[in-house]
Amino acid sequence: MSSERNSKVVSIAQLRQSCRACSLRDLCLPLGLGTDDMQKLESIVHARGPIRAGEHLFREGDGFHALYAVKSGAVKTYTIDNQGREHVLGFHIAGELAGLDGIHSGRNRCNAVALQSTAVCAVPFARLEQVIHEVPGLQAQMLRIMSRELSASAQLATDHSAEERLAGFLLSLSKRYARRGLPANLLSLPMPRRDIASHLRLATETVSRLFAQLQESGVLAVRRREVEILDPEALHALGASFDLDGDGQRRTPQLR
Amino acid sequence: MSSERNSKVVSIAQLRQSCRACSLRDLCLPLGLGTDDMQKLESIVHARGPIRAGEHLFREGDGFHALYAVKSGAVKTYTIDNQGREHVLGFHIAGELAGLDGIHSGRNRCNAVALQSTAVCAVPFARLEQVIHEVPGLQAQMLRIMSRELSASAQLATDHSAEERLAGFLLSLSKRYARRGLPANLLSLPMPRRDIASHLRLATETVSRLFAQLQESGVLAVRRREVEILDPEALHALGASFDLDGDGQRRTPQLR
DNA sequence: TCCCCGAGTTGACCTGGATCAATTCTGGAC
DNA sequence: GTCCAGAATTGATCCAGGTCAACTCGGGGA
Repeated sequence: MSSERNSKVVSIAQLRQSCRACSLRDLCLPLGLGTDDMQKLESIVHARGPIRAGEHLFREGDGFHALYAVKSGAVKTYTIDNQGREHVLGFHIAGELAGLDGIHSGRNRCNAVALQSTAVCAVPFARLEQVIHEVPGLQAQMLRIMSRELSASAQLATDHSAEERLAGFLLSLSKRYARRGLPANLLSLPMPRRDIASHLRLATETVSRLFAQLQESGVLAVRRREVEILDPEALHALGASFDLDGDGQRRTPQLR
Repeated sequence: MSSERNSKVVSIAQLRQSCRACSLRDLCLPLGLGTDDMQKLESIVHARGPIRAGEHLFREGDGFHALYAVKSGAVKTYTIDNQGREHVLGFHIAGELAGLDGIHSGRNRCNAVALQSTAVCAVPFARLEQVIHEVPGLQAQMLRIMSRELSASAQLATDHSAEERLAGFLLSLSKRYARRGLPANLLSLPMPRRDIASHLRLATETVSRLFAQLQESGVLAVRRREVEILDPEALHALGASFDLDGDGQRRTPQLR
């Protein structure tokens, strides 16, 4: 955006001001902090300029040193299993944190790579722990964020059929886009079909067919990576995941 | 000690002594705390006597008030989707925490039920947050525990075939049994096949057949809920999950 | 402009695991 | 001990989604 492409090191002093000015301050760690507390956080955060698509933030097995808050763009995390297959664990869009799963072992448990030109804030964890200790609001926020991640992964795990999983995925993305102020029913997907498929444990062909079929039935309008949600209700009906209105009633079996 | 408040439940004072005497103190929250800090924690923890199999600790949608540390026995967590199907999210054996996913929303995101006669410590969350703030070691431990949960659920998500999932599940259980000092290769499963199946997104029949087949091939000895791991190596080879030796090389395509 | 290459789609077929259906275990109640 | 209900196993079929293959699309570079 407003960055100079020529300068390799973009005035650190300026970047450090970021938290207070950051449009994501209501999504990221500083949620609800006073200016004093925010200043403490700012003092340890390192903003990093554009990371090109395909560049890695960190790799599995690396020592764990920092969390990464996505400022713009998108990041995917993945592992390579012992048979060489890639498994996409998740996607992180602006306002979301990557690297939380490395805390307990002191090593990164997955790889993180930019899906498009991306800006992040690196938050050195050792220092973050100190600041957390001084700022109760930040402690609460960390616990909430991690808890939310747990819920999300549990939710993903409950979706069974391919259709449910894709529906759940789109709804999750939609909600997250909305949270950062983007239109909830016009998704611009930052990742290729292959990554969606891997994340949902499906074949790319299956994802493609599901998109076609959901378009056919008028639920979506799909043009490559632009996905418009025409009928959110129907999508909800497909994504069998819990959503707290919890009447537990049995609806019509399926509408395939 | 610090329990001058008289309560309706019997011998709270006694039960409150638990943390320091607890055989799980190296597994549960107090990991590595000094006696002073432990005392702070003890003062808010409520030990609860035997909970019978089938009794619930909490239910989805309930207000979230406490975390539950399992002292003995086992707990399963599950949700009911909008079509009335049960999805088992996980199992918690002695030394493990249940309820973490309720933090972010202030409501419990799942149901928790005892699988056998079980004892737990209830840790009121509001008070825990205060104590965490006073005890840095506890803060670090909480973050580590939640991070571990995230890793575990990511790992589960990467296993594809039915065989991989069951192998991964058994290895995970084995590791957790070992952590609390039980033999790592002689597992006494607290849950029925149906729950294993639901957790792994399989049919009970499939789980049953897999057990039979792994017994056939000499990897396991299965007698109902007693499972002996005869060949841990083979089990590891089946469970394709990451394990940090991570050379990332592409081996022969598949060995099926 | 054309060429190229990876992304995406579509079709034909096949298989792993679900589903349906008995049957056998097993432990608890009496 | 006997009875019974739920747990587990085993067998027979079916189908959702994987796999293999061919094709189209679209964007970037010379």
